[in-house]
Amino acid sequence: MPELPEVETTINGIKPYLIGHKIIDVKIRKSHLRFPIPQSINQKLIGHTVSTITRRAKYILFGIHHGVLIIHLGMSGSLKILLSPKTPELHDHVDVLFENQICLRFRDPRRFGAILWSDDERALKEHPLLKHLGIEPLSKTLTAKYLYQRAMNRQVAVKSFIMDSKIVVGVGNIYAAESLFAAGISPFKPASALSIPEWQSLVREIKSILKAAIKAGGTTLKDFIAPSGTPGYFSINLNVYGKEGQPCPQCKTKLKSRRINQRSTVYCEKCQK
DNA sequence: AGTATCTCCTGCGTGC
DNA sequence: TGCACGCAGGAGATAC
Repeated sequence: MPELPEVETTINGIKPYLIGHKIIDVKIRKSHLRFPIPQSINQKLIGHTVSTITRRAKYILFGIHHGVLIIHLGMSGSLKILLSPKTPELHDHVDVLFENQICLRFRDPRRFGAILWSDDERALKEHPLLKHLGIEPLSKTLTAKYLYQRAMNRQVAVKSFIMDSKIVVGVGNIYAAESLFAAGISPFKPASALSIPEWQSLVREIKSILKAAIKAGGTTLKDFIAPSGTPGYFSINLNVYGKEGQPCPQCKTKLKSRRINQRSTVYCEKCQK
């Protein structure tokens, strides 16, 4: 389930193999993803060179001179570099072949991912999937003051609020739970009820946990050219996510789990107020 | 406008 | 061993 650190790690992992190289073929075995892969994608890509690979929220953006290839990994997607041809397995839906013999393989068992094309790099901000996105969590624009102001009159649980991509992008279920625990804030607290110091603490934790996960992901870069491996959060120590019923790492109280907006939410009722 | 619910999909764990 | 079932989740779409 790629979260922002996994996306960041993916970009760092594939970049060295692809930048400056020309695409010579695209093989689509299954185009039915979250959205259909556009029919025109072959003609848009073949014969052109990847000049940049960047990220906006969890969207991976391949700058291809006359447009942008947009890839979202959904929750089970991955991108892998193959240094030599290898028979595709079930769920290996797309291969992008490069002149240097390298293959970029898109795999996505649950097919919540997406592969799209935008004709104009300058218009990317206006792309329907990107134009309503909130601020980047690791940028200086994410501040306690920003969240405090946006949270005025918002009664939703703070966990839902920080997972709202119109407010701030890249905070998925795992990191939302972890950062709220680290900040000692109840996930159920209405967003508008948080004080400035509470937002300060939460912002600090979101940034530091995301950064730690990205740093940990850096140690798993080899996975991008290995047959298996999922980089990212497996490498960092999770305190509450997936640990329902286990003792709180701080006070040893049994961790509880409740659903907030269809998402399982693990928390410590003693440490998080 | 804000909020909650539905939806896509497959793999895995559980209980019978 | 096999089946039915529930759950997991990113985020757009839809319905209040």
